[in-house]
Amino acid sequence: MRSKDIAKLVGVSRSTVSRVINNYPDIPPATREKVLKAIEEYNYVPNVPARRLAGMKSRTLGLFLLDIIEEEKPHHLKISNENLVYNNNFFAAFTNAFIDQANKKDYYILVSIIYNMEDFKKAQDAFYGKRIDAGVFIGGKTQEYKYIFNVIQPDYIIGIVDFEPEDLSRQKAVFVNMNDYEGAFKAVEYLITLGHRRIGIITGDLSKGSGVRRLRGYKDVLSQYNLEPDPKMIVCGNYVEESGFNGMNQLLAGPHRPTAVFCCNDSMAIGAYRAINEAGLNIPNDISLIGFDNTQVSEYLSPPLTTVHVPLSEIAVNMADLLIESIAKGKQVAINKLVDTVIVKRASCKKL
Amino acid sequence: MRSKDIAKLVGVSRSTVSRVINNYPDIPPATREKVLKAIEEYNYVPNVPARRLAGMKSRTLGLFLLDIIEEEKPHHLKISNENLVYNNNFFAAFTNAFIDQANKKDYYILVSIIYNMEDFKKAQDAFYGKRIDAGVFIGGKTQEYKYIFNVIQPDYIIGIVDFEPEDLSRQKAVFVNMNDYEGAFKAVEYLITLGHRRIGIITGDLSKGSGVRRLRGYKDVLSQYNLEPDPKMIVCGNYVEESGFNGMNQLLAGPHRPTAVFCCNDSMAIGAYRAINEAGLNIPNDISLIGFDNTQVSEYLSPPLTTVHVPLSEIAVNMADLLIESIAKGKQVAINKLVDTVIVKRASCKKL
DNA sequence: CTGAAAGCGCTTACAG
DNA sequence: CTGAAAGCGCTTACAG
Repeated sequence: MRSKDIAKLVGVSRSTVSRVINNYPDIPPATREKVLKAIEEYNYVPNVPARRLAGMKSRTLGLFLLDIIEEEKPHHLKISNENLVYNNNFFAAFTNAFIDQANKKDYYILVSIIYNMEDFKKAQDAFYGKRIDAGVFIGGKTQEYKYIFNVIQPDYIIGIVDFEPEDLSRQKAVFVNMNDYEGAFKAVEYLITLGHRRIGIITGDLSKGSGVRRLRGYKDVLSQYNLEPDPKMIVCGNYVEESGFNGMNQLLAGPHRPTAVFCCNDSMAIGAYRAINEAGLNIPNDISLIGFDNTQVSEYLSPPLTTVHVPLSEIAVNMADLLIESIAKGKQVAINKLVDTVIVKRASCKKL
Repeated sequence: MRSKDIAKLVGVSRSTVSRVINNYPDIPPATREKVLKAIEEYNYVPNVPARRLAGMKSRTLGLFLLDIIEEEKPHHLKISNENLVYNNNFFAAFTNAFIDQANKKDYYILVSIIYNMEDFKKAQDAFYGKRIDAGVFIGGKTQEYKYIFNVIQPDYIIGIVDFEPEDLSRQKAVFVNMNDYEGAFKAVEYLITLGHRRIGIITGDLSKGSGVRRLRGYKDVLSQYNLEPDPKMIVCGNYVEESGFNGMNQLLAGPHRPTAVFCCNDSMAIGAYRAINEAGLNIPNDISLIGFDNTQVSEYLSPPLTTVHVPLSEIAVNMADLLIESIAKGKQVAINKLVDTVIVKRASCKKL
């Protein structure tokens, strides 16, 4: 079924059929209805590639999930597929809301996972091959994000989550970030409010913007409350459970262990739980713990984890809207939007 | 940059450029290389819609996630986006592996979420508008799946997860199912092996194929071991946490409570944990529990949940391969493929 | 081995 | 208000 067939059926030209489909004014209601009826009856759907070729947009947004592990082989070469990026609730919440919001505005979503620098070719092909009208990148490290500007020409519309542009006039894109700094600040401030003075941190991946900003929040709140920083209280993690386990063991090993620890994400907090349990200590009686992300699991830990909720769906909705706005305007909207976090108080923190 | 530009640059015709791109034989290596070099140098990517229009495939697979709630408003009208289908690890693991496998074979993925019967229009549009070469549906109830055959003409290639066709010669599609029956059978058999005789079940959604098959496995193993079935031991759930909570309360309320319960998925097991804790009982000392799905959370419950692992990535890989095979052959492969489960033993079951 | 040309199914100035 | 026609960027018989 082509527009030509509908035209013949109704007794008008393809031009008229096209005008009805595209809501041109000045079509007499009677004609419009006849055409619409035939379209309905025969389940006619215009050929999208043909429309695209004739100059229309494809109404598709790209979603590129970065899951680049430098030191190792790409994830998908591992034996098990079960622990990939997608199992990470962090992505799932964003992905879901992004698809949803785009669908509402009549856009489709093309998803790809980028496992290594070479895979950026997939994103480039999607843009350059005119599969998508715009695309968003999420999950990358600062260096990886910078690379995007080399791979994707500035005449394509892009969005990035978790990257703070140095110069919005040069790095043009829709940037939507969660307010990591404020979230970390509030998290540690909460521990201080509970009476904690010796507060440790297991940092996130410091090659990601969020890792750096959360650490900065931690440092700043301590200095604001005149608590002297102790380098022994700062251990480096990388957002992975194992690094939380190791980090907590390191914090527990010292002669003067912290009474509370800020884990820069929930996965590391899970590792920290394990370390604390294995050391025969109790949460929150011996040590209080606060996480970041409010992943699904955090609520089911025992005790349930106090954590910083990241409104990923809000980030996703903003991102979809701003990308679609860019497409409508025909030019990249350049903006750096910040979304606030909120603390979810559960049982893993104790008042001293 | 169009093929015409590359042609001019190299000094050949567009036909030749096209032949190089499409790996035609009989191109002299020198010509091939010159063309390839220009393509590389100018980052030329052929216009996908134009290729599609000229008769090639779009190399895109549709992924339709069904999340239809009959009684209520569609999920996305709720205030919070956080608990949608995508947060469900069940989907996430499939989705990830499916994207991954398709990407490996040089296919892109178009995802949409279907919240109500009207949303099937999104899937229809994707097929009829030639956005995709094939598409898979997951997460639906038996009735919803049947509707697909009305909405999508049989000349399009489709796949369905969790639907047992009545007649493969009439309902042509790639069906990949986990072996729910065998999984349930093994789960309950394991409880019997541990010495349990009075075994309850909180069923899944019985409007889904998996719900029916898991219940059947439960019944059959009991009869095979000559344990008389007790209708009081069978309570209906719907795969949602709350129904596990209610179901367990119902099982605990009776005069003669079960020593073990088979929860037909992990979400309901979580609800059951809560009911048991609130009743002041202990898992596994007072009651043993086994789940189904092996979701990420199951491992972090206390005690960690014994459950049936569903190899979703294997299902996804099979589905992607069979869909792509269908596309290559130019006709729907009709097959009903079963994937086996495996029990993951953790601390929630006790030997009597 | 290779170019000129038709054709894929649309949209949209253009002319009336 | 509406039709004929050009053009979007490819691929692929066709002819040589």
